[in-house]
Amino acid sequence: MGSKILKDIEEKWNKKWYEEHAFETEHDERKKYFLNFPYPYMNGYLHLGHLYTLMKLEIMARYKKMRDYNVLFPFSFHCTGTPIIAAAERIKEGEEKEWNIMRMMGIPDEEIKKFSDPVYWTQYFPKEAKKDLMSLGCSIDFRHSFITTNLNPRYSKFVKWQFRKLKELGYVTKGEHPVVWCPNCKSPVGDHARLKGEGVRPEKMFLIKFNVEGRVLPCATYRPETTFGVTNIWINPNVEYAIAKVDGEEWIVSKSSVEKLKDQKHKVDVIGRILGSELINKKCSNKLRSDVPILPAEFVDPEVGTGVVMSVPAHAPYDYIALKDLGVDIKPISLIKVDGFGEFPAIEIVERMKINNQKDSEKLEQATKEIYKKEFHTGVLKDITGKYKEMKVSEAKELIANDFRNEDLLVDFWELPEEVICRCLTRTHVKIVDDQWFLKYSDPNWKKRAHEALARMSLYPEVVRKQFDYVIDWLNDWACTREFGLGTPLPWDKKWIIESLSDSTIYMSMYTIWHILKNVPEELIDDDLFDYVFLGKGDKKKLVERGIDERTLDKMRNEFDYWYPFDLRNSGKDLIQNHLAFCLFNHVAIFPEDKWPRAFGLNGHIMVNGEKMSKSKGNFKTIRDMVKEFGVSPLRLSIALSGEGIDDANFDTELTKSLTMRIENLLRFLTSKHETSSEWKVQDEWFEAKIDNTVADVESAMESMMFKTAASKCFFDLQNDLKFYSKWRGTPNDRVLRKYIDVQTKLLYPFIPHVSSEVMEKLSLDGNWPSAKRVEVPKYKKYVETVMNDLKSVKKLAKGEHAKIFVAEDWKFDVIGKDFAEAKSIIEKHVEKSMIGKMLKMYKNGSDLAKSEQMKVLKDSKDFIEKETGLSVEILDADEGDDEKARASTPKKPGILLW
RNA sequence: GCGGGGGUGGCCGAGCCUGGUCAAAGGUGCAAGGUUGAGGGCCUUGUCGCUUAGUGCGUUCGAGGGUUCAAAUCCCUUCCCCCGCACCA
Repeated sequence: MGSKILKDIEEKWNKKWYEEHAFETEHDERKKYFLNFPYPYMNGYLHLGHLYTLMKLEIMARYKKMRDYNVLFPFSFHCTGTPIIAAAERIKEGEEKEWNIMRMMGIPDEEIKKFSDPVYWTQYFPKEAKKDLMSLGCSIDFRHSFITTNLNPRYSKFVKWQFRKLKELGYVTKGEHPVVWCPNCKSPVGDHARLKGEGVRPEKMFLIKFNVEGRVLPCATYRPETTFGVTNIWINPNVEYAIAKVDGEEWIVSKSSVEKLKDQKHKVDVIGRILGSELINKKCSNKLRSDVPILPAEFVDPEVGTGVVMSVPAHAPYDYIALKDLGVDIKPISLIKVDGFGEFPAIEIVERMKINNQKDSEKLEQATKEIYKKEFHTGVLKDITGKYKEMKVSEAKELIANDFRNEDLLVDFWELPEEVICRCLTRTHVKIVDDQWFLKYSDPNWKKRAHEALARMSLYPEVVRKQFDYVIDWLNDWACTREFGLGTPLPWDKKWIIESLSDSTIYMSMYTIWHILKNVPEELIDDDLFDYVFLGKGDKKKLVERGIDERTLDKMRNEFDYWYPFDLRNSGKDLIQNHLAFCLFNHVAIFPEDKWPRAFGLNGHIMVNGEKMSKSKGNFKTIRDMVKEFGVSPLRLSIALSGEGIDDANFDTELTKSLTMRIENLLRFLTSKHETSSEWKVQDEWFEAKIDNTVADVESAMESMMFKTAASKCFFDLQNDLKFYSKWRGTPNDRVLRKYIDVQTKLLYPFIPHVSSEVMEKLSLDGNWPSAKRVEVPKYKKYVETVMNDLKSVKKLAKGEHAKIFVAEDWKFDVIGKDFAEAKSIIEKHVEKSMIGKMLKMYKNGSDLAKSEQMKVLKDSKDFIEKETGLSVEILDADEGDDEKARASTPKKPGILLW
């Protein structure tokens, strides 16, 4: 839909801008402003979420341009990582769900087939995204666009350069890392490749060893400290267990845990099997507990942990209730003191929640969670724990685990808290990948520098700073390589692909030179070139000798030096704890301080009519659909009005629709001829001040990225002011009207540049931001409104066609500003005793306008008042009138007589 | 649990830092009137309650308490909601 008038204008200007290369720029004498967007992932069309974040930058770019900055706004497309490759795979397999996603995007089946090749995604979607961006008239210099992955060797070389640098600095190290692993596919299983268990992560457990007849029973637990309170061991009597040589010892474990142990760096050989029932009633022991009976329990799941569980009835509701069901008389052993509970918290909660038996698993889960939480965070260990007594559970846990590990009592074990099923229908488990590469974000020195960088940055909004500092401290080593996915191979260990957040941390520097680099022969691009261009290091002569044109080299170096660092990077708030934090870390590692980022902008998520946008709700909106539905200008303006700051924004479709007409009307007003007057009245004084203030308000809002405030002030408020002014003034003053048109057009330019450009062209306005002047707005409007309201309410209650308005007597104005006693004595001279109280109130209220101003305002507004109220009006000085209503006048409000 | 952000009139949302000009901007919704062939749009008015030939009163900004001449705004307590807690874009 949208509007034809606006559409024509939008198309006209889009065409003009891109044909004339209006947004292509290189360094010059002006101050520069370089802003960028975290490149969007190219597994679909750009959508409302992108648009919201994007508009922050687009508005800023347009604004800075008006303020005579040299503005660089590049845009690229992200293709590394697993989602594209996984989706391509699913298309290839003909998976219904994936095909439907593509169909919903409006892609015909013939075309969808082509998406079984991941490379096709990297060609198709960037191209389409660019179309969308251009339809919106974004002021992007597309000469700086690239796609990521090794399909783009120049980019890949850059990433390799970056990683070699990081390695030299000692920031890339090798280590272990748990992953969700499919034993059938023999690969890690990301969320996208799961039938069940999306979002489930490996959790660290512990195996506590007990000995039975020369064999080890490893009990899986999250709480090693509870070993002190073990009363028995649970074994499922109906399950066949494996006897296996594990790292030289004979262990009894469930069969499924054999594979887990193998994948978690243990040497495991199965040498026999044993029924659970054969173990029942035997006794086992370890250093801490002896003569511990093995008891049967059907709740023990052989798929979880090792299928061997230790029982701590004092603190584990399951264990207590199982013992109770079994009817065995075993005394629980208490080891944790916790507020609000007595000696045996598990027993208390079971009774309190009225849990009758093991089958009440829902309540048992809940009880277990509550007890665990409470004991972990507020519990204190009792004397029975020996040297750990009086310690908090939360502090002692790791310490105990370490000690137990050293005493050969405990072995680490990773487990999935819920079942995760691979797409191939296989149940997965945790594997320890042991030659994984990490970025050492845990390095204290590195963290310190990241904090320093943050401290000198601007953040929009400022409230995210605390969170950022917290994130920098919280970040741990990041597994930066993958075995699977699109991306750049790790230069020194080619079996690994660099993970897709790790290859995207300093690429904004590439923007500054991409338009040049893309024409440099690929074979000439190497680390030396990047060292020279980005760091000014190395020998330029050698590079030139090798065949790179010297001018090209200088140009790249100059462009980078001019544009970098970036002045603003804006993103959704979800990138704080990963991408943006990484960006900071990597910048401080590689670049000198004067190239560290200047500002981050963060925005919330955007909702549609108060609901989260989602494909399943059917309110998923792509940019192209929205452009079609609402038109470019209403869409742009509505997005700007939808929100600011870190809170979630709301895109209101009703508002957007109503904007179409409002923009059209405004356009018509701005470009039509108006009858004007050269006379200067109070109305003109008021409106001019109002315009000046609006410019000042909007400007300060723009500077701090408060675009909703800015848009609402310059679109709604300023037009409302004009509306009132027109009614009030009748024929507008020539100069003031021209000023309004000029300001209105320009302030709206960042939001609806097509419309503004059209007006500017028609009226030959310059394209500069108006100068802001903060002035005091005279209170004329408020005064007139007061008088009008009074007239109207009086008219409602009394009949009459004529009104006399009495501006208060001189002495009433005299009272204002005097001290209390003096005021009182003046009043006493003029009124009866009974009225003194009332008059003193008037003294307290004061007045915004002097008497002469009031007279002038009323005289200049006479036509307006008569028209609005339908009364014929006389304006009088109360000093010259003798009506009782003249006496009722105050400096705040004149007296009114209707007749 | 830790960290961050919030709770304002039918809804969205400004105000809170720097207390008074706040019954609280603006938008949207709703209602009435005008314009219009109808609808839409646009324009006007109303939209906490009471009262009234006007400038008045009461109750309201999650809840409770406090500071103050004065609190949506400051302090304390409490309840509730949202987001993040990673190896993933």
